[in-house]
Amino acid sequence: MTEPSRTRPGGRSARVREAVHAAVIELLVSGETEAAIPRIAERAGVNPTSIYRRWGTAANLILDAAVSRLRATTPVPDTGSLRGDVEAWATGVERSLNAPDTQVLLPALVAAQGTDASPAEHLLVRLADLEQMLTVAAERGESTPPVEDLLDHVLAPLYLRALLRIPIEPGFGARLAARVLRECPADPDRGVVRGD
Amino acid sequence: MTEPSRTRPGGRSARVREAVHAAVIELLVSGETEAAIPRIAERAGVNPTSIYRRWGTAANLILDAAVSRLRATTPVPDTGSLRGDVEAWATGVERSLNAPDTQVLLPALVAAQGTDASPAEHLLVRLADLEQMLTVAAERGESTPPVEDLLDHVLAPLYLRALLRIPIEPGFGARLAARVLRECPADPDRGVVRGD
DNA sequence: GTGTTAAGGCAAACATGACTGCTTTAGAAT
DNA sequence: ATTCTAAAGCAGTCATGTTTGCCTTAACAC
Repeated sequence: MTEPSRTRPGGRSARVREAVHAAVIELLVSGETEAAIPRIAERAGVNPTSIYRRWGTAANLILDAAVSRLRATTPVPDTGSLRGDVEAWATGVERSLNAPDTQVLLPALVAAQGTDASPAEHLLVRLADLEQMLTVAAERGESTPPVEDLLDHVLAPLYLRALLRIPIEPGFGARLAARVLRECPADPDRGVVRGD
Repeated sequence: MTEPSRTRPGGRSARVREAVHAAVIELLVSGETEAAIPRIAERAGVNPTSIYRRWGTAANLILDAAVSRLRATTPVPDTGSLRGDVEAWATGVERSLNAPDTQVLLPALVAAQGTDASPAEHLLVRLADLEQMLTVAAERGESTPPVEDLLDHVLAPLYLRALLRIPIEPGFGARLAARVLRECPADPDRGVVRGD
């Protein structure tokens, strides 16, 4: 029985995966827009065939690398107050957008998405985390803005700048956070007072 | 004298340019993420060499095509009132983001930007137009939000959705416009009362 | 340890993209 | 009409990415 585990995630496999991810990112950061597979392989100390067999195309690889790297950044904070959480989160996003890795991965992610209308996996994960943060605040009795507001009025301005390579001045994230909090309390779409 | 015009924009040259632009866009729309130059050339009924000599790389070509196509969409409206202008503009942007061309060109534009931190040319043009719109409103005596607000709280949410392939529900643009207008009047950064 | 077998490496074949020198075409100026 | 020449076309060369069959390595199970 016990279906003898068809896959082998441990050891070498994981090592190669890591090395390749690192190599792609390094290449992208160093301005290699094309990011040809043979180059990546060389840099990772891996045979090109391995990459072709595992990821198939460069787009797939980049997508995988980007998602898995971006997932690691900016965990959702828990400061005890909604204001604190949102500001800390926004500041965290801002900081991460100043890292060269992110600056190059975000556009790459956008570019690598096929025409297939798949709302970026990466974003969905973030949204779920934010939901969680707001829910906790609501349970504390605070009235919170809808997640969409955080998406539209905090994340969007920050991401747009990152994607279009417009520099982000320090404190911009915090300002956006404050603004969202300032205007939403009048519209408690969740929290104790809820009504619709 | 008269420096016998070193360039020849008329006739054939322009025709080729148009054909090539159209071909790239068609290919991108049809899901050809790679958009290899020979393919484009074939589709445009043009010799690959012509493309190599004129644009050099696919990235350059895509950038050129995207900018020149995007420039043509969404002219700045003039309805007589700030509210009308902003809403019309936002609605226009929303509509343009629903066109397949734009949906594919915007990501392509982001992707094609080199690592060189050049704030998208395309965006700069738009910003100038918006400035103009606001200035006219201000001269009418209306108090207007700063351009950045339009960028951050109307354009950014719309663009983010387009870039990440999240569907935009009808009326979203108008709602964003209304929201920006609702909250800004308290902060007349220009308009009749303005100084500096 | 031993056996099994994903996953990686290797090398040769294959396909396709990129570049170069030269010729031809067709705007623009006279 | 004639001339001049930027820009396009063509063909051949070169370089590089992609694929494939076969062999080797090293996780995992026992």
